[in-house]
Amino acid sequence: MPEGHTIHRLALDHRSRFEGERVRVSSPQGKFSAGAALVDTQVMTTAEAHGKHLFLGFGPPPRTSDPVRSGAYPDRWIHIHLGLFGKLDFGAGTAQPPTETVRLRLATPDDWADLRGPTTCELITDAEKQAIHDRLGPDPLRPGDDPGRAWQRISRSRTTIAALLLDQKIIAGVGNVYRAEVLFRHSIDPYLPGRDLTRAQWDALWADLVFLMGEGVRHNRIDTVRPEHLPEAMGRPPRVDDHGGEVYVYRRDRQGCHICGAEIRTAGLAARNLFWCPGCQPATAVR
DNA sequence: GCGTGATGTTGAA
DNA sequence: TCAACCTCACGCC
Repeated sequence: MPEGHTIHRLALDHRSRFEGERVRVSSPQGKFSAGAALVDTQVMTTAEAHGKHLFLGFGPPPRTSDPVRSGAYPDRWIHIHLGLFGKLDFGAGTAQPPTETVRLRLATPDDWADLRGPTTCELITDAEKQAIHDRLGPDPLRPGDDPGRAWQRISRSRTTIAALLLDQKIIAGVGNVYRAEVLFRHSIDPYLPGRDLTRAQWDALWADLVFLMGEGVRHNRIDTVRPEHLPEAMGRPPRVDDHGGEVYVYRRDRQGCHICGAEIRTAGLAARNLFWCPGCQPATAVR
């Protein structure tokens, strides 16, 4: 599930359910009991995402009598990273009975959220949170983040653009689906070294990621196919599988390209499966 | 019931 | 480059 769009959506969902609310925090599974106890019954003041990292801010309830505190500054954060198979489930009303895999449960009288299978669920300070921001690259979903920072590193790198797009120090939030799809949409050979990409290509990739990932947050799903290539527009059968949206190349190896008909290819790259169309993304780099 | 793989990251070799 | 970690859904007995 989780690329950056999922995490930003989760931040929104946490804010709409818990922001400003006094929250019961527990760890039915037990692995986060100590941390949960330290923020239990405090107010969740905000929730924020950077790349694939989710931060839930807790602090004392806002006191209008105190102008500094009235903004309800969080002083403790729950830092969550879903990894490959972490999941968050929300519900209204009384929470389901705890299951032994629920690492973290947030609950108010009206709402609950259950976290399972994260690689990270820890209590951190403001300074520790800042250190995480500092080691992440710009995020297409954080307004104001500067694509030029990523370009600085990409334009000097011999590493392939496909590998660079997954490097969270360079750009935060892109995962295996978006990297394959955005390279396809711009007809870029995934094996092209970063330093052979043009600035215009990078600016176009970034702008497209801002758009695609924004749509991802809105629909809570990855859709990357342009309107003219949708199943209805082309009279082809819709995609049927577990991860939902319409895509051009991701996990479509050995099937025909929607645009040129060539067989989609796959290969391992940096321990992940890469997908591309040899027709639309002809090799410009030496393999 | 068992084996597999998945939209991720880290740290050791 | 590889193993380890976290969980669940699916295909195939």
